[in-house]
Amino acid sequence: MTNKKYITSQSFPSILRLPVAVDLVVLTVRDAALCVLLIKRGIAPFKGKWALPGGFVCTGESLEATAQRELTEETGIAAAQVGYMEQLGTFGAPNRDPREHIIAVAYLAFVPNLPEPKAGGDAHFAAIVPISQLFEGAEKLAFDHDVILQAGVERTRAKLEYTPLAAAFCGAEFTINALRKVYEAVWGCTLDAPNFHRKVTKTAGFVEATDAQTSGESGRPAQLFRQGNALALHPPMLRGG
Amino acid sequence: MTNKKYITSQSFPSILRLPVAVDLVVLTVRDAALCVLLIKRGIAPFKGKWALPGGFVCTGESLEATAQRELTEETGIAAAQVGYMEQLGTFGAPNRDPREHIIAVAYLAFVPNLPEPKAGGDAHFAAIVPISQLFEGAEKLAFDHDVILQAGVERTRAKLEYTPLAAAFCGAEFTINALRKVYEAVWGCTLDAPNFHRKVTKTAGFVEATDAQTSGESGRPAQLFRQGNALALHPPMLRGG
DNA sequence: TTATTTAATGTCAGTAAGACAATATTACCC
DNA sequence: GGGTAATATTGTCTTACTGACATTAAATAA
Repeated sequence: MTNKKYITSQSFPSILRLPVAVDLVVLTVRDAALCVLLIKRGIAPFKGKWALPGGFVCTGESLEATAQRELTEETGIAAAQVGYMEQLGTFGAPNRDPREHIIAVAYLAFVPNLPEPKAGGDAHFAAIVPISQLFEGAEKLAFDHDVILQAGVERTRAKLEYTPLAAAFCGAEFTINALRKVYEAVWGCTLDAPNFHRKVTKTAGFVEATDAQTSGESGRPAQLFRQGNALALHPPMLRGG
Repeated sequence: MTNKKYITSQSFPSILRLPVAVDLVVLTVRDAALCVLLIKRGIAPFKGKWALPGGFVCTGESLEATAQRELTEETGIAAAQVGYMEQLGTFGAPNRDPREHIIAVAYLAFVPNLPEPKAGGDAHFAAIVPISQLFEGAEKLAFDHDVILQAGVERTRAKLEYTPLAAAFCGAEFTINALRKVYEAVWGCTLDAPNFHRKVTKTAGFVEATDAQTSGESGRPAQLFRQGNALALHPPMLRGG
């Protein structure tokens, strides 16, 4: 730690310095609907409004570390429960926060269906809300979080086209039908089950079969799969249009 | 400007504040090679090393405004000359700058073939360097700019698959062959000219024909096209594999 | 045993891509 | 002017993949 400095040790005295926040778009699929994890704000500004979980970068902390720390602190989700996380984008309009100019680095996370979230450290509530309910309702999220959420949803829709990441919404092992329901929830359409099965099982690296099956449910047992090792799908999954 | 504040007016006295820089990955195609615009640093740290152009966010300035300002200031490229620009990602490792923790928001720009850049305001030099030369050579760029550049190149390769943005490397009007040479330079492969022609002209919104042709060059004159209005290609352009 | 439910495989036509042949239209050279 | 070279564009054929939909398989429930 030879480079460790106090906050007051600044190499460019004249340069503008800004608070840097990390905000999280945590998505999951519940009851065949794409949902986002939101926090009800306990303090001004936007007190009582729904917002994305997030917090400020601390001294010596990387952006990924901040994202992981805030996820755990604010929503109780451990790192091991996260199916996938990537940086979504950075939002820096000078007036996006009424208090002062704050830079927000947004991260996008996919998690399997979660138990009801518990309230975080502050006295605020967490909830898992269907995306459709937010876009049709007139209620806006705090700050520019509507815009960030919209970007996260669009990124997610695109990611499912050319990566095998839909599996990140399922557990470690899943059926082809569970995977199809993820696609249907995220894309908001229905897909032909036989064609989907053929596509998924014949595309190299999309999924790999385990030697286990489902049991106890009605109907024929289904083969269980886990995510394959491909980074991209060749050819991609198509959603028409 | 009711919210205008002095730099010293801070709503969260205890929150860490960091300098926020915007760095630019400016790509162009020259002599059938994908190239990047670099600046030779005139000051420490990394004095004399090649680096991406960039600079710090100023008071009241959005990230896009910073990107555009730095592009003009450091490389002399006007906004009208830029074919396309988007945010690439944000890099925030605490030790990425030896002086102190600085957040870098990277932007990716595509520009048509440029005249030799002139030196910017500071006494530093700008140059347009083939990507291949950077990746095979042992010389590293300043800071984490190798990583940022790599991310920009990979984003660009992916963008050409599912958007019509290759045209942003050409001028307003271009031939199908000029467009194909962009793909070949970015992807580092050769593409079959007749098949490429069919694909580009039959995919809705990829290009639209003008009523002009080339003339004066050897061989049959080529039809001139401009970029179509599609945001995404359906189906996408494939690069095998 | 039979019906019901869900999973998985098979069929067939239409579409798009890769390989490559053939034709079109210009400039260049004698 | 006629032939040659260069580049652009269109056409052909095979193969791979998708979408629509029929069929079979394997479990539970009545």
